[in-house]
Amino acid sequence: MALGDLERDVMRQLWDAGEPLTVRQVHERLSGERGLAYTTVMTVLDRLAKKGVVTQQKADRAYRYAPAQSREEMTAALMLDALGTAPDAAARDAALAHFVGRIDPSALEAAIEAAKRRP
Amino acid sequence: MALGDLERDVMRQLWDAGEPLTVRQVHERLSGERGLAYTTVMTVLDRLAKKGVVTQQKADRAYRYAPAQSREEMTAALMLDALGTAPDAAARDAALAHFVGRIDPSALEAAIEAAKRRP
DNA sequence: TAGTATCTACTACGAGACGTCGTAGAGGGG
DNA sequence: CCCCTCTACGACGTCTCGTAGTAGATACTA
Repeated sequence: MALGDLERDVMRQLWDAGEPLTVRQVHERLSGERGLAYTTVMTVLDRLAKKGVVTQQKADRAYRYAPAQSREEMTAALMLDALGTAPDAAARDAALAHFVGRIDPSALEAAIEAAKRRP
Repeated sequence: MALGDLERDVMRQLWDAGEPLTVRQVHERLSGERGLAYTTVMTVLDRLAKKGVVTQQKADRAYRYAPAQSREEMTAALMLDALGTAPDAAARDAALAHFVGRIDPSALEAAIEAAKRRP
């Protein structure tokens, strides 16, 4: 599920916050960077919830929104989606080879180590 | 540059053909799977050319269309785009770790070997 | 209790991408 | 001279996304 620019900004606030946020809180944090109407932020959060990208829990009067997945999970899922556009296993293998050839080898090494430690 | 469904089908024909194709040839190959107007295929090829995803060379009367990149290159670029949506290096590292944890380890090994042989 | 602030729900609108196609016009072949 | 084939260009409906307003419910407050 690809996100738009504003949707990504909103998700960034939720991920950085580390706890569920209300519309108002997201709106305040975004107001530093861009001037948006309160309802704009609400609409975006609502759409993200309908997409299943965030969850909403009613707390007191206002909803609190939290990411449904961690940033790493979502980014990794996007990468898998991209890989999945290849039509068959052979094409995916070839694409994967190209991909690993294009990223920093030490970053890849570190990622493999991290993945091994954390399975 | 993400592609739509029809755009992807058209690209598949071009990649599978291995040589530049005319609109008519792409149209014929797609007609087996889906009934499309000739001009629909033409429009799609034109849009792909405007995006820079395919190149057009005038040969004789008709244009011949060829992919600007190999399928592996394009898929790998999409994956890099997805990785690039992470806001900083730390997030990218974490996402990469998640990604490598989610793909078949032997496929990853093979990809690393292939990338090493073909730098 | 009446007014004000806060929240959600619903609707809207413009831009851009995409699938889909039609028509107009140019140029070669019979 | 007519027809076939190609390209150029425009068009339309749908969907997504950024952006926001209004209406209605609920709660706080003077």
